[in-house]
Amino acid sequence: MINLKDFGLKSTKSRQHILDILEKSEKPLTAEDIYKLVINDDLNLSTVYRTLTSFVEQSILYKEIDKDGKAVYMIIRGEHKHVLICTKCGKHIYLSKCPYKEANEDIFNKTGFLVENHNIELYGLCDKCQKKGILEI
Amino acid sequence: MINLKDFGLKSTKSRQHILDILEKSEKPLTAEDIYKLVINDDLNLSTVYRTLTSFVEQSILYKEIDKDGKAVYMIIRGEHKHVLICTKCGKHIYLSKCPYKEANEDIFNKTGFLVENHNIELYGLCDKCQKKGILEI
DNA sequence: AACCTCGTTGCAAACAATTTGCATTTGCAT
DNA sequence: ATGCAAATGCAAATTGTTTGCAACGAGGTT
Repeated sequence: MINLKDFGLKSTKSRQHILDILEKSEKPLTAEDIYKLVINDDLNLSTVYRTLTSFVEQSILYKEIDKDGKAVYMIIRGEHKHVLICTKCGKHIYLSKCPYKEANEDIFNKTGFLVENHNIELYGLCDKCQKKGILEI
Repeated sequence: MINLKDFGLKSTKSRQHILDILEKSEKPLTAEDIYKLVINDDLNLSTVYRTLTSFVEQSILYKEIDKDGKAVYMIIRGEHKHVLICTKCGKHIYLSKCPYKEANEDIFNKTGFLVENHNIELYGLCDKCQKKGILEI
């Protein structure tokens, strides 16, 4: 179960509904697909797009382009190995690629030590919380 | 040098120009790219799209969708091993995938004979020429 | 609980890439 | 040269997606 607050996003009925649909779907869905699946609480198609965009920004979803040029979205499953955690708002920023790949290769070249596996959590301030800090001065 | 007539397409200045650009380009191009590269004889953007579509239908070009959802086109280089040739209009239909892959595996399983390589030309009637035949009765 | 603020939403309009209808032109087989 | 089907230009339609703006609502503060 994903908690939207962990990602710095307000929890609204629309977002929960969209998230729910994506969690239950085993295949990638288009914005239109999701829009059609949300029947009871009627929400706007642009809301679907905006929600999907922010979910992708928070690495809750993958976005891909299908053969017809349409965007499809799917939940990112499995554990993340590289996480940036904001110490102010608690937002989690998951990295899809290891930012230390080259550094690790460098370590190997210089020391002979081979980094075989790692889990990294970096604590700091996200972009928004950095800005808030400045304004509060 | 590709001869458009071999593909059942009329040879026009616009098409030759577009084909020329694609043959000279080593990277995939969008319709817009091509449109901008054709400066002297000004042709319409919709003509570019229609030309690209028929080139893809005739397997002269590959079409792919890039990360932004835009279509890019590139010349298919290298020899084709599977060709359908219309005995009426001479149109060549190149197949990108071998339609006999499974049949060949079946041959191996049943006879032990391994089909290692093949070039296949199939002669027949293309869809349009089939329709023409019916109308002429 | 009432209030405030900022993020979120609906709506309509804007956009970008691509397609289509139709009248006109052109290639090319006869 | 002539005729017909295919190809083109133009403008308008379509499709998928984004955006501006006013109204709304979640969640922290009093």
